[in-house]
Amino acid sequence: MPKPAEMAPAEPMREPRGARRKRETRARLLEAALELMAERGVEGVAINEITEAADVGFGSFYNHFKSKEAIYDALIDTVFEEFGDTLDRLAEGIGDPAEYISICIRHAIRRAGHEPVWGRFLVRQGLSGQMLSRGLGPRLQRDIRRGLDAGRFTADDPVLTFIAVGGTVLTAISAQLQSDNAAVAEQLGADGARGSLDERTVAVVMRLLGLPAAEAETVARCPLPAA
Amino acid sequence: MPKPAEMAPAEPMREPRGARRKRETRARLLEAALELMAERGVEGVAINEITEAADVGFGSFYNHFKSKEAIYDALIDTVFEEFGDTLDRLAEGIGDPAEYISICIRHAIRRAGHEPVWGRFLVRQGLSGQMLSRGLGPRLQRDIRRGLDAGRFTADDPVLTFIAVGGTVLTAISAQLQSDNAAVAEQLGADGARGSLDERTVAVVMRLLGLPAAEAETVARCPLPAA
DNA sequence: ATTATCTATAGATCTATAGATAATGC
DNA sequence: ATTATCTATAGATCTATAGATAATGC
Repeated sequence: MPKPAEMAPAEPMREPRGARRKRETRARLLEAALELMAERGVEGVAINEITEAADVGFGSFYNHFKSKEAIYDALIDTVFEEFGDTLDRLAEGIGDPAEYISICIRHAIRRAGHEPVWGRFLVRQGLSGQMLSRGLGPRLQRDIRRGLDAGRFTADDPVLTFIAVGGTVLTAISAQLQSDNAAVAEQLGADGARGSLDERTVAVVMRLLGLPAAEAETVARCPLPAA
Repeated sequence: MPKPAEMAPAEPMREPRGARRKRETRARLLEAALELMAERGVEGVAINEITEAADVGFGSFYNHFKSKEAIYDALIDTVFEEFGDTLDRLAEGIGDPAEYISICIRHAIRRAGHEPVWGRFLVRQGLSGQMLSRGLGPRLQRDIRRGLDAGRFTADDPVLTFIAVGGTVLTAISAQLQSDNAAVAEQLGADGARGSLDERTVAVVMRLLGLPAAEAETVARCPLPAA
């Protein structure tokens, strides 16, 4: 028989079983919705498809979300909050604003490569026209302003520069997601394969931010902290 | 009584009345679909909404298009073909590749400002991930390569440069379309209103293409042929 | 007893087609 | 007679809810 201390590690039964069950059902619904909505958009997905993919009774959906739009909103919040936290952890100690942005952008592009569902959702949201105000846009804008204030970047039109950087990154991810199309893959691989897509994207971005070509290349290849 | 010559100008009854009637119904369906799909996407629009907006009997839809996707495809073809022709007419005689691209991009941004429905459709299509292969993407890519070949642009990664230019233009249009949002309008207008959005966008694009800052500004403000 | 799930279903919406009506063109 | 339109509708699909079932926690 184990000692009481072993049976109750810290706060043994903090979360009642019912609550955990509910949380897990909710998580399954969110994950299924993420996959379906990333692929087909909010309008193209039916609620019963979500519940079936999540292996959850149809009516249970309404225990957790009021409507299809409600689960989409919840998705936006959780997906971007989680990624923002990841970036904070990865790039916390980086002093150079250019390296900081390089790490954030490259991490996003790589993750989109490994997790196409995530990438598709990011692109769909970012390009839906809310980029300036919601999601990762404000974060990117903040990082660009930091570099401008520090004199590391030069740009006489910060807002347009932000739009250009954001549009470049999202379009690069969008192209990467289409690599299963042979013609797209060939285009991306052409021109002498001058590095991975994330590095090539950051090199162009750094040019936008006013860095000299040689320095842009260096920053695009700075060490990438592991996740 | 008019002379026979006046009654029959060139080829008087070339198109039978029935054919014209059919063509007009088809045009009304296309226009209604453009408006609705630009706003809500293909998935978000029902066929009966299209026929009602076009003031056409529901069943008539199937005289012209097999399905919702079929009318969307027809829309893509007509919309981009028409705009491509417009650009050909406008910029035909321009020798400088930089001026040529400046005119094309500025015209697209201005048109999106005047005709938000058109702009929304352009953005939706361009960002759907087909930009590289369909629509106006190949055209833009051709124009960038021309400038590189002529030595007018410098870029050591033509494909990524194309992605960056395309993404920048589409994102700028997307932002412009959101100007009814006060926060967005304020952001776009901030930083001392250094020109119209189309000029500011081209200035950033020219920087991407490797032009020195002063020359980028000049090209961004080159005379714009009237439509 | 409470809570979360499930099944079943009413009502709304949407698609695609069939058959009737009106206009054209011989 | 032909052609394009319209109206009407069957069948499929989807949403939201109501009531039953199963599991938890006192």
